[in-house]
Amino acid sequence: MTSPQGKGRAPSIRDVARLAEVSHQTVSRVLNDHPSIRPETRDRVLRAMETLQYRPNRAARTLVTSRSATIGVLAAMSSTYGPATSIAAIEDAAREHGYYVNTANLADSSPEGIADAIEHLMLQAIEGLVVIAPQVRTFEVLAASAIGVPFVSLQSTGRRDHLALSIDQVTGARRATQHLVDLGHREIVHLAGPQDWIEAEARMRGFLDAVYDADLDLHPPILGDWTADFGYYAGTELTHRRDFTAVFAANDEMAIGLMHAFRDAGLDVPGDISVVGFDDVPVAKHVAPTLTTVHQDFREIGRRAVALLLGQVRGEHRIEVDEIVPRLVVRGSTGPARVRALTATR
Amino acid sequence: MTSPQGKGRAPSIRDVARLAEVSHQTVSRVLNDHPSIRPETRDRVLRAMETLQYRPNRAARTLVTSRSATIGVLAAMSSTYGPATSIAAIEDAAREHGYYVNTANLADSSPEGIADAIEHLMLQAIEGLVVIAPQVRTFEVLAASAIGVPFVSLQSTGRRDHLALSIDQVTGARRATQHLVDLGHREIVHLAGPQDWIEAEARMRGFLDAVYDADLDLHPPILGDWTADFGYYAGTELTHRRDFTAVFAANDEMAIGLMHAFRDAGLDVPGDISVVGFDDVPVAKHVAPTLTTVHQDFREIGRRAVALLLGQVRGEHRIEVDEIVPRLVVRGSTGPARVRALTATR
DNA sequence: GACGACGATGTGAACGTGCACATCAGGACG
DNA sequence: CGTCCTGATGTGCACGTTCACATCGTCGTC
Repeated sequence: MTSPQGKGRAPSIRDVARLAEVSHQTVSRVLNDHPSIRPETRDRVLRAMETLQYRPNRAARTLVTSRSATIGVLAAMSSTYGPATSIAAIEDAAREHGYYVNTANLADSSPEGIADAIEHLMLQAIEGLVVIAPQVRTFEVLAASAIGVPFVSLQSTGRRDHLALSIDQVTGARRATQHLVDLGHREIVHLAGPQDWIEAEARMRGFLDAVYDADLDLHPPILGDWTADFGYYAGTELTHRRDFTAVFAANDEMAIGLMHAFRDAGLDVPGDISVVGFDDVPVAKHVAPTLTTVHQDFREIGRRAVALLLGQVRGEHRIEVDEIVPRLVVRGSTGPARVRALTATR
Repeated sequence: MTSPQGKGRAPSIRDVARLAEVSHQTVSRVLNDHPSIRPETRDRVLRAMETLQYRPNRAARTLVTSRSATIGVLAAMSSTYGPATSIAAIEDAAREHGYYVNTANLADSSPEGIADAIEHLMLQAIEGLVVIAPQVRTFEVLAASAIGVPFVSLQSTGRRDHLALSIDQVTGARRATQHLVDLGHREIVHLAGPQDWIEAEARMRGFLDAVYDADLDLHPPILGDWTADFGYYAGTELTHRRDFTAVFAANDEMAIGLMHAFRDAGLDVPGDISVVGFDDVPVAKHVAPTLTTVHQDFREIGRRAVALLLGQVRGEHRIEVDEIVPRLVVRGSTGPARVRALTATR
């Protein structure tokens, strides 16, 4: 019903050969752009392909060359803006290079879950792997399972067993914090991501660096889960405390939840409290107040990951890519610190 | 360097057979859970697989069975919350059924772009196709290229050549509009999505139905592009007009942009103007004011799409799934209509 | 106790492609 | 004018798996 010409198998290279009156090998050569083919015969073969609606069989090709033309993506939080954007960019870039992409989502961060996802990808015989939004544990499992293909992390991990894009999240976070310091804030709280995430750790480090440089008192960071709901929860908890004037949230969602909680508590942002986010999601510039945040170009990140990985897969020597430094975007959620801001509002 | 045991090819079914002292066919039977295998020999084979670190070669299997165990996803706007969430759910569900997923993103809506993406997927020999966030044109191209595999649309299209989930977006949009009517609004503007999108059209239809039922004057809808930035732009344009008290936006991003523009113009939401969105993205409940919107369960949608498609692929008779009706979530962005609200604010 | 059925296993071919090698014609070169 | 090289093409095999069929022993049945 659905198949137009449901009789048997799809035309093969041999069917094309018969029609074009050449050998199957000649057809193969046309497919692979072999130099020594007479233009005339090439045309004949191409015409035969056209009339037969021939499509090369990737499985057969993979079987004989043992190259699957597929790269794997191991992603967490893949439905949130950042990862989703990078994944889309990876797929686009891969397709451009004639590659396919296979994504495995990490439901939880248990070693079993990670191992399952990796196993799923390995069964597909991927040639390389991109790891998105990685947790520390991911790389341990990856190292342990000795997958035998090159892999690239979207974040600098400090490990030596794989490539990583140089995205200087530490500097990004440091700049965000420094911005608050420059505005006169001396009591800054960090609403961090989950401890075991590479990115969360890098952003926390940047925060700590800035706090240290400015010689501020250290408030114990709050460990969140990246969600706006958690941001709201953390915000309500924070309103009970009166010892800070600014918050640096590890991502925009949490920052938005935070601001919601402050609003509910009758606190003004940035009048009473300044808030900085991270990522610059598309709505960040439209929420009230508009969110000061650290912009990341997720598409560019995805593109570079593919370039780096395919370079590796094809055995090219490692290209030194220049570092990506996220940039601060100052908007309406940050303002000068007021002394005793919190007490003054009551 | 990267490969742990770089000597030659991976172990095959025959290597396992040799080690287990059985024929390769017996190993194959173990792999495919054939009933007549002595438990004893099965164990022996499994042990051999274990020691050799055997992984079945999917390409070889695909070649002989001509089943790729892969489904394709054709997606637009794949980095926004809704599609991204559905895609992730599709991947999870597919993996559970032992299937792989291959996604092709539509950069633009040109027929060539669509045809390219379909061609890319067909080269991968997909067994079925899920179409996400579809434009009308997509189905025309799909019908024209006679792909020969079943496909499922995530939205009701009214076409008869494929299956579609029954998501009653029309009712969802109608309820959103009716909610405004119930609050006393009689001058309602619809900020629609691009005309050629199935979803945009359904939501507009629901809006028109409600307007017709309530016997309201029809304001010409504004055609947007789903983005928050466009919402902001449309909002600034709208503030010049003084002939409406409520806006129904076709998605949350545009609604958030809208509210930003109204805020900038000194208009209060919902005091002066009520706003309703669609989708219930995670930040919708945290923006200021919290956004009244129509909730969609994107994960469930993805899951059902896979169930429906795999049922079709395996030749089961079509299961009638019950309809998904999105539900209205009333929050802070909607309130009773004030007469001459806009004029009163000045 | 002969015979058929069935359970458990083996044998050979096929799937569609690329690779290594063979073949053949024609031109350059001594 | 024979030799060698090179361009253009053909031949057979291998890749790892499943499928169709064959084989063998055992058990139940009349």
